[in-house]
Amino acid sequence: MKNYLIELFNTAQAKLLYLSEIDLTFSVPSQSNHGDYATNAAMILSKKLKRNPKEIANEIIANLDFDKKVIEKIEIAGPGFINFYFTSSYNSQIVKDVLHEKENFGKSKKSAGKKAMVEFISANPTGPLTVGHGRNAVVGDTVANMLEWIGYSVDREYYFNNAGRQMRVLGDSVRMRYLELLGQNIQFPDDYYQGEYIKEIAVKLKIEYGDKLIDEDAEGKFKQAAEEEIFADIIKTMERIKIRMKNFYNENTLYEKGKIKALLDEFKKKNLSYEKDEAVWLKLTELGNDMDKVIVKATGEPTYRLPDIAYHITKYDRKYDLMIDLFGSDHSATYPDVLAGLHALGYDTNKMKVLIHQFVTIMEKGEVVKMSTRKANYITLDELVDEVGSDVVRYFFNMRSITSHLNFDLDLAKKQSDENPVFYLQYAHARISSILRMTKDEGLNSSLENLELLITKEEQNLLKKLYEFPHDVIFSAENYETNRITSYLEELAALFHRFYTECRIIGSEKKLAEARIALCIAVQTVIKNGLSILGVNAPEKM
RNA sequence: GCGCCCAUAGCUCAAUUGGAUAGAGCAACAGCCUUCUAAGCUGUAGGUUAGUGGUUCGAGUCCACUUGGGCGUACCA
Repeated sequence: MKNYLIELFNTAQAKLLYLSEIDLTFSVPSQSNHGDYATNAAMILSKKLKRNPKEIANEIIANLDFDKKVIEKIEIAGPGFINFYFTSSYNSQIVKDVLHEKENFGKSKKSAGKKAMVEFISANPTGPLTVGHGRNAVVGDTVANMLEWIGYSVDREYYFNNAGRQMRVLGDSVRMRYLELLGQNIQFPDDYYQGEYIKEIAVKLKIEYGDKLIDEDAEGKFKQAAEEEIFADIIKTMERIKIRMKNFYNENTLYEKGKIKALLDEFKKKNLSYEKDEAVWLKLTELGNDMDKVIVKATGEPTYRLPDIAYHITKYDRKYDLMIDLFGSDHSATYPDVLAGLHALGYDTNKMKVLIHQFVTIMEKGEVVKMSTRKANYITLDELVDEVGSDVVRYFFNMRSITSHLNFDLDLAKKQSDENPVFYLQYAHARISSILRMTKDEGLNSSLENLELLITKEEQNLLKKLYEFPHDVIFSAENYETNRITSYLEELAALFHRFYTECRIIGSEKKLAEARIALCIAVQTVIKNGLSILGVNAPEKM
């Protein structure tokens, strides 16, 4: 439908040159009596041309060479909207496209040939993934999926650091728990990692080595074991929610390959850094930011900014057309420095897109649980998956805009799980499977021969919704908005359930019944495709 | 103090990026199963879009200020 309008207007541009001067948009009006699609082109042009919008609208319509079999009528309404009404027989043809393209319906080649990288999670191996990481993980993976759907070749990458103070403390935390197990009286510091998992790692070490590690350094076996155990757990958790990285990038590599030193020299050479109080500062003020920041401490150790910039340079070296960073709002202060640094070195920062998601607040028994990895006061992503399952977790994190806080009421999520919208969608999918089983027993088959018989309001609404899917996927992907997909699917499922209530298959005249079966398959296909973008299962039975 | 994000129905959130009469789901109330899955459908009720001004054909959306919240504001990441 939309594609037809776009072509129609492209043709008309030859006669009405002003049409090429504006961004044409076609939208589905919120009210059905305003047509199937509408455009505000005449109103936008009215400002430019200083003419009456209705007059312009009339002129546009007069120059649209449309097929009566496709468009039933065109009206001018309100302040100058042009409303298009499509014929029901044209609408029904979408079923052919869906059944023909199957699992590919909704994919496009819009960004074919382009390479994208989505960097997400990127948690250092100091503890299990929490619910907060869960939002990052799910949204990052889904954004990657959406980009693949519009043609990008996408690499998922996890950036981590297993050096530095954090990891030393982690190793020492394990060491102390180990010594405790050997019967020593230990004062475990408050600012050490308090979690149970530390004790578990210590237990494993004791089983394996007995008391042989009693004089071992914190940064030796203890740190190494902790990192390995924790990373293995993180990967296991990721797999439970269907996330697989292409690459894990260790910050250490940057040092080993001399990239940190090279970058430092580059900044110095370009006169972008200076020394003060025995530290090296980046001239961020000159680059438009609020204040200069330290990139190498007086101790000689770089701050995170330097490796972060060096890391992003490796992304540019790897020739990505689009680089996405996703992190929580607690890291929102870091990226302007990184972008400014890259920009100053001549990198095209338009190729980078930084997505910031707001916090996940966990409510339990009506109270907010304050989360801290250090204090082990958190709910792990694993526990969440145990409670509600991967599908609910993925759907829940995808269903809200990343700009809004996500209020996760654990008690509600547990007991309410069969009222969750994800079940509404899965139910629609399973219901169609059931219909297909039943109708097959009745000797009815899907047929594309008489689709024009699909004329009831319920059928037509469903058909029009199917047309929107590919456009919604593009829109969602280009705006990195996973919640558009969930709303689309909820609307589609609602239209299907209404159709189900009003339109019977078994008992209808054969031609109509078989056209309806085709429609059901089309709806089921789109639900399945949409759920697969979200990483949610589409069950045959429930 | 300064910067970023946010404030929409009792609760959790949408609103095609400036469009026509602001929509869903929970929760509440009233209905619908001898017929393809009632995890469903139909209806009722619920709003000064935090507030005040401004920009224009048109504002929940953009701008300014005010109020209230979250996150930052390190020689931690």
